[in-house]
Amino acid sequence: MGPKVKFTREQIIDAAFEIAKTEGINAITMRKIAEQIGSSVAPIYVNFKSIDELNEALIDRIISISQELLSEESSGNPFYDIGRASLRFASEYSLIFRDLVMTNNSSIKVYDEKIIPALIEEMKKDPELEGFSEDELMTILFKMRIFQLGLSIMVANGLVPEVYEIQDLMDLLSSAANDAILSTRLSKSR
Amino acid sequence: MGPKVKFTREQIIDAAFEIAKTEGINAITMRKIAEQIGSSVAPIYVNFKSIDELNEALIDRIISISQELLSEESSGNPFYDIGRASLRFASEYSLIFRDLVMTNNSSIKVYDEKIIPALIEEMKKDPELEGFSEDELMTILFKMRIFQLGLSIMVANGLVPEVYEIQDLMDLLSSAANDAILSTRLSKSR
DNA sequence: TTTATTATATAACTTATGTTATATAATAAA
DNA sequence: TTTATTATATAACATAAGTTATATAATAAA
Repeated sequence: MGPKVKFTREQIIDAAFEIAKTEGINAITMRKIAEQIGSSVAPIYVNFKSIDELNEALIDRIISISQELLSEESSGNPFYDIGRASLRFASEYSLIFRDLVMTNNSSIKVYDEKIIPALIEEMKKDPELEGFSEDELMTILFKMRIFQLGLSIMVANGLVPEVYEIQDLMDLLSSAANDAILSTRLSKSR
Repeated sequence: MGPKVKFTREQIIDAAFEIAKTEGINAITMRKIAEQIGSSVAPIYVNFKSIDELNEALIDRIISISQELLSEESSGNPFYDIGRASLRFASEYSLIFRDLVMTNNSSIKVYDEKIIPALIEEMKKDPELEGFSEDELMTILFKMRIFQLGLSIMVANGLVPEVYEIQDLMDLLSSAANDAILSTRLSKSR
């Protein structure tokens, strides 16, 4: 029929992601994407009805990349894996991470809320966490999530001293988790 | 000489702050400010050379409001006061708080770095923190800052269950601080 | 080979926004 | 009262961005 396709949907999303990574999500424009892939804006409008639709596809891409990062972790401890994946994402894609935190993205919120019950179930299986009530586990998890979010943002904002390697950050995360567990246990025995 | 001034610099900054509070800093435009105060854009350009200059003035205003919030706290414990002021700011001006976290504002960073040595000095005076090395104090402070940032962002993003009052959040903050102190002390005695 | 299809390029249109030039009118000084 | 000054309003200009209409040219089918 017509001429060969030179610019695919994937290529376009790739370009959008690249711009988001280096300049932030808000810096994405149709013309910039076109320039990035060496085309005009026409192929973009063939693949996406509007920039909103393109942004949705970008969010999907971001989620899938973050899940890829998570799948690369396999310590067996879901908290450790999630924490490490989050820190890596915040470090490697700091602008995107900040944009997501800032926009308070609803897909992220939904994802968040879905994962919490699963994590509580994980915690119940953990021998180290034996003897805690559901409420206590919730509090421990909440504290860990708060600490992880704070640390990830510090990483994304370059507020962590340069001497800290990712392993140091993981140690810090573990340490905060242990702090919470230890003090909860102590308050029980008292 | 000319006619009476009807629109002052203060009024303009007020309007900009109001827009920032309700729609976010990025939603501020010259025309919107003008509409807010019931003028044309002319008075704004008499008071500010450009929108950049106006934004600087807005940042100053934001800093002064956050310091006002801090000055309203007077528990005597600087960590408590800072923590509470930060949570109140995140709750009352959530959009602005998020914008500041996202933009990774340099004035904020400078302010942050200036306050840390002062806090360490405070910590040295605290009887509860007696016997810790400077490094240990730094680690405890770092953990507290991480937790406080994470919690503030959760508040700003509406991720904290509605049942939590500000006092509950303060308890959580204290609890996290105590977790860090307690476990540092235990690791010493071991 | 001719023709219909369609991917792409180009340029224009639209809207939003920062900025500026000019006009108007209120006020104080002469 | 007249005049110079200047705060304000208005409208235009410039630029950036999303979007769309039209032209071009590459490809497959007839």
